Amino acid sequence: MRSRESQDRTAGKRTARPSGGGVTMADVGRLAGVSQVTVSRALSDPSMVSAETLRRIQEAIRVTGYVPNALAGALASNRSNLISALVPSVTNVVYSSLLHAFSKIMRERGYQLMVGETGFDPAEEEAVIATHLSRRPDAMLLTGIHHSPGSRRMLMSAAIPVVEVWDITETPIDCCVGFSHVAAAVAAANYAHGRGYERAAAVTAGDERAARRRDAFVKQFEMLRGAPVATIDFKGHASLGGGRQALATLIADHGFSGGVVFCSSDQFAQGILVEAKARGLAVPRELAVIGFGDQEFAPHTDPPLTSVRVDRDMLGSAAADALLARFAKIPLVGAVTDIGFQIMERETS
Amino acid sequence: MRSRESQDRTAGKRTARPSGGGVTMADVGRLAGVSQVTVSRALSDPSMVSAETLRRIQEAIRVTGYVPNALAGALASNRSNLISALVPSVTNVVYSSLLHAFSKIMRERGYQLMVGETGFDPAEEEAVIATHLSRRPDAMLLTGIHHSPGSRRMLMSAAIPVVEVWDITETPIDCCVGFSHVAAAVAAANYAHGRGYERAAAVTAGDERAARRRDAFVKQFEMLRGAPVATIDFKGHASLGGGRQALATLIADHGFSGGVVFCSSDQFAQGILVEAKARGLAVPRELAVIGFGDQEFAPHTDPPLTSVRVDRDMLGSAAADALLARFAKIPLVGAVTDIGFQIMERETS
DNA sequence: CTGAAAGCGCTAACAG
DNA sequence: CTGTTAGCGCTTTCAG
Repeated sequence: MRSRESQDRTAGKRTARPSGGGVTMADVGRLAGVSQVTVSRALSDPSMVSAETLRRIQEAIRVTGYVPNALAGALASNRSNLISALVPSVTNVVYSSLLHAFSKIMRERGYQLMVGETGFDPAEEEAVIATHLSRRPDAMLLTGIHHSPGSRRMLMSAAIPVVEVWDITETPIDCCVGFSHVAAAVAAANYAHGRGYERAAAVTAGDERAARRRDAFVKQFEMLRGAPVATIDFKGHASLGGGRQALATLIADHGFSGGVVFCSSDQFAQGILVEAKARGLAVPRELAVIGFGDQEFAPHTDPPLTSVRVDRDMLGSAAADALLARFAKIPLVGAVTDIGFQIMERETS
Repeated sequence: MRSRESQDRTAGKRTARPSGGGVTMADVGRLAGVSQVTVSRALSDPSMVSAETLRRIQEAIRVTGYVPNALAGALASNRSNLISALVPSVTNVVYSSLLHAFSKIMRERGYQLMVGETGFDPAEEEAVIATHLSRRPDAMLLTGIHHSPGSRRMLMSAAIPVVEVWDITETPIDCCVGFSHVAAAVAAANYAHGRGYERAAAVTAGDERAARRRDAFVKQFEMLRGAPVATIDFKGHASLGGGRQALATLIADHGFSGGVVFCSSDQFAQGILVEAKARGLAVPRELAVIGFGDQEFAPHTDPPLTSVRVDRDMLGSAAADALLARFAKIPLVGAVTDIGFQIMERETS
């Protein structure tokens, strides 16, 4: 007895014999008066069967409610049409919007996405990679360029295309698309210096890439101004509340005033704006703010937020293109794609 | 020739023969001096093999870098350990946080999530359901209770547990967990009335459930006050910019002043707060706001936002529990779980 | 506790 | 254009 047959609902809503769940290609073929392979051909390339046969097969599919078994297909063909995508967190719009752009292109090409969350933790990532590889994805998207030796080993021997996003390195596992976080932070520091701010602070979330930006910003600004940069670091993700709290701390504990705050995320920046307004601080005259990510709300805050923009749609589509090129065995011109960044100067700086 | 072998990287970084990608249970067994089935047993239930055999198998797995093929396992056992989850949009934190809570529990139980986006469109949903069902998920999570006849038919014949979330109905496909949107909107209207507001407006995003809340709010408030409720509807998703624009329109075109605005999302509410502050309107004295969703930032806006709270973590875990109960063949007490809602009264109303 | 045999539902060669 | 024959890498069942 097949276990499927015992998954009966308590209510008697279903027919006794599943009318669709257990239908195979052979069943469809029988009804259409052809062999099972012919059905397979009709589905994979209709031009391989005669018009009349095709019609009968389609009718049989309709009648039976046949749904192909992609598991069996993948096992037989050694192609799953599955892409695994690993991000730190799906609740962070910065990552989910990348996923959205990436999956759109992949879906159009017939690939489905399996998404996994790694929580910014290489060990967790390694565990997720292992379970995902067991589904035999045709390719994998990874966030960041830092992965455990175990992860790298598994990926190498899986021998599938891998794209690392959000960062660039000269030594990717396979290929990568992103931008230089150091360059972005240095540009922000140069910009802040150019605007004449003499003091600076950095508010940073618990994210390795954000920390690298903070370090680069601090180093560059201190080099330019000779003045120390105050830093506030959070363990978890960025939030509006965190931004408010950071500004309060900056003022109370660091005696911070009249400078620019470089945030690792627009969420923090927004919080700083709210707190500044609540305290009656004039932005940008008494307090300037630079966000990161240029999220949807950035142009609509009051005043509109200056932010470092990274084109997440482009990031997603470039990652998809890189993988597609691998599939097509197109010798990629370069394994590393730098999509750059842009400082969106608005009115908070 | 296996196609995998031709997926060679351009660079010669890999060994000629994949050291892990092509390793099978039989290979592991050979190295450990046991048969393939014994390896299978060691993996599925270690207590079924002797301690010494287990040790040798684990060593062989380590040496070969063996990664199980879940595709083959699923095909043979008719259990994929895959759960399909369909949401309107992953970039909306309201849905992604539900996914997060849901997947956490499912992962702990050994299930992986396949997520699909339906874009609030039943036809799109039907297409996604079809492709997802081809992967033979063990269960499916659907957003909302409105699905096309074709979707319902496929789901019925797939004969797998299905949980519909974010709404409740007396006639779910299988089971559902959510809350009554009508009840939530009526409660908001009653609350607004109770606070003495004589005028009201509703700002709504392009979401069927949001529209139902708007209708219920309008109906209830008009019944209570006899005054018409102004409505602003957006096609797409909620945003801060949309909220600002909505308030501007409300004031300019509807002569709205001195009332309460019921928003379909906290994003809108936040925008209204920003716009009100920019216009020097006192909140809540001159303008009151009620959000929906009680997102993370709601307690930290200025002033803190009153919002209708729905426990998304509970929603996710209740959905997981419902499915788990189905798997265990536990006759669910009730197929419909109402998790309710709560008006978080803060300072914008 | 271990092994041999028989599939799961499909695709990939080969034949005709 | 269509059919036949072999598997893909596992789990299940039945024997030891």
